[in-house]
Amino acid sequence: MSLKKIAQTLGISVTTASRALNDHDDVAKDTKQKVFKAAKAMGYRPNASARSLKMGKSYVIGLVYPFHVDVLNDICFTQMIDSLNKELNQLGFDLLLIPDENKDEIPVFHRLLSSQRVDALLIAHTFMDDARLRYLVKHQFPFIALGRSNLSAEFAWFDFDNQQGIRMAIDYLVQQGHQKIAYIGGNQPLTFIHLRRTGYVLGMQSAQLAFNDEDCQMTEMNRRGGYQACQVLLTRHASQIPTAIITDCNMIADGVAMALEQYMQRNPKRTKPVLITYDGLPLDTLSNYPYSTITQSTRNLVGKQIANMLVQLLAGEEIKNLQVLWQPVLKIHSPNH
Amino acid sequence: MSLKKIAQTLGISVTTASRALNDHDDVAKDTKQKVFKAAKAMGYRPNASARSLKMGKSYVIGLVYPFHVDVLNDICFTQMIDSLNKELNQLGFDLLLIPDENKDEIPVFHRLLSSQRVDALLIAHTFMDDARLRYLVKHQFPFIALGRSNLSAEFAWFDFDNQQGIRMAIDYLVQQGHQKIAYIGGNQPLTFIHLRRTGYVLGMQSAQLAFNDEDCQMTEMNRRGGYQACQVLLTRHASQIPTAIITDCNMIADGVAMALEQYMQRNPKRTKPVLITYDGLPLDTLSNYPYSTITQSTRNLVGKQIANMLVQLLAGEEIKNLQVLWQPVLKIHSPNH
DNA sequence: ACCTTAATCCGAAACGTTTCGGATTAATAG
DNA sequence: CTATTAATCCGAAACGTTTCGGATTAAGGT
Repeated sequence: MSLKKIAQTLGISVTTASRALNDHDDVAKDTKQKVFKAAKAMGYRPNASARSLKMGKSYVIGLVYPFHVDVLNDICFTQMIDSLNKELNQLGFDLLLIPDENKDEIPVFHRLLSSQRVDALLIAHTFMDDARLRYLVKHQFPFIALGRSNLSAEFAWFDFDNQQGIRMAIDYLVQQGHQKIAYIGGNQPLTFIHLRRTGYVLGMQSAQLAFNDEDCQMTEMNRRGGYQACQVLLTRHASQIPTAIITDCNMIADGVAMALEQYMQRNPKRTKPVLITYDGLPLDTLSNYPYSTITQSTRNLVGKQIANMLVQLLAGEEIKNLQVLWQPVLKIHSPNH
Repeated sequence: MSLKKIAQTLGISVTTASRALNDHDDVAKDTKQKVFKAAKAMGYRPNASARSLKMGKSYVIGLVYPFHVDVLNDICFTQMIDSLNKELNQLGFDLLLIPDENKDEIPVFHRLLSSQRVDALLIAHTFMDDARLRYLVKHQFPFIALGRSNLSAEFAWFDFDNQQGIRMAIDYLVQQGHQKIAYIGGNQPLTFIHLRRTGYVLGMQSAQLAFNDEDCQMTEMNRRGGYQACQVLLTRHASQIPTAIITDCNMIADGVAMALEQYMQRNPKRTKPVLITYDGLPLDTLSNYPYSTITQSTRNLVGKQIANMLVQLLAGEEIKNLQVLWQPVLKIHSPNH
């Protein structure tokens, strides 16, 4: 199943076989047909190593991300990978997953770069202060960050407007007459966490609402973290209990929803706090608490977008054209549904 | 940063440079030293494509698994991948993750095989009737299955003795005087689910306990599935409620634990059902319900074992020596801890 | 009949590595 | 001093692909 064999059985040269399969226009149509048919019949696929060697491209994209349960639990992330993987496959690329932390040592993906095993990297879950991005910029390696960072140098990134998403939620709540709006977010220095919290702070300011440190909880980025943080909010004097709670992500939200549900069971007479969560609730949530959602409706468009950006990056597109910010959408829960 | 450059700057031949870096014994010691130092200084790594082409090996292992939230939520699976990845990296291999379903069409990984981009595959989460394994056996491609299957042909696999694990739990419960032991497991045709349930059925038989269809629930493999299935068990007449419940996996167990907790809150006088779960509870569980665990204590030994098996497989070891069954361990919860 | 052009093909080189077989030198044995 | 051996090195070929430059043939125009 090498080109040579195909060429031999067809009585043509290796050159012609190659050019036929790559659909060049100096090959006769019926020759092409013959070659295509033979290749299919013999189950031929170009040897990836040989092709890479000659082309100077590996056709592999590395996806770097911190390998934490907290991250993998996030359905938005896994859905995004899945759609991205499918898009890249269609473009002839494969996705190499690279667990790596944001540490200030030589990154794990160093090997992959210097052995030219990947053409470009995707860095998922960026940190505000991200050693990996610094490393890549310094070594001039092509990459796209999924999320922004506070790096001074320019780099390619795709992100959602997290800050704006939270502000939309606050604007809506204010418009509904809420005064006491609390926020529960993750406690890791990830960019999206930072920006969402910033959205909360700025949103409260511009609505001229009192900002209170205790109303802005930072907690573990999972179910338990959300549950515990929400307990803190709910065990105050009744007059101090927020009328609305916004959360950072769906995992935290699940714990919050559970805490709220139990709270309402204990205190059925009290007003039900409104819950707005980023990216909904996990699919297998046990709660029935009503909630509204800040989200990006069509998740697999993200995969397509990032795949396109990668192609552009590898084609030498300028960095400043590879900084894409998408707007989130606020979906309000209407009780009659 | 190619071998040629190193050879040029050192005034030696490419051959010698190569043989030095690969630590052959017909290179003078101080030459080796020089080459090593130069390679390090210039940040040299052999070009993966060139190396693969010449060696006829890609040094990439593909990991095939169904890309479902239910699967990725399983901390045992993600921990295993993580440790496996680290082991393989140390052996000079990279791990290419390949989401693929168990469908009867040409598998997604077909491309990877015919283009020789991977040296071998790992198939995680095997099904009793697994089209992917059939395909690989038919095409004589080297692979290791993580889990067994009902394939007639011989193939390499690593597995835990799932059946025995459940039987250990039942034996323990019987010894403690339990008569009414229920089981809650997943509803997908995965091998490990099948074997664990078989363990339940056989265990009950050999203990001469009445086997009751309603005591053996099959449900969604997640939190909600476990919760709902457990509700079914708990809403019977009090005399029919099981005194012990065994679950299939940690995700289901989390829902079960939650249901049991709520049940005991509603009926504090009743006897507390004993809970035994395969692989513990998720790290971020909200429940405090006591439980015992069937598990394999040292999870990262698994990665090492599988990495070793892969090396043997690629070295041409016989299939029958590559069928490894590990025994699980029953860890009993002792209340004074 | 001759020149031009288009269509189609092919040989050979190249990508960066490893390795076979041999070459050179120095040390040792006779 | 010569033959043998060990230690060290190197040229060239090879892996499978793509592509440059040119070659061959046929068709079209005068």
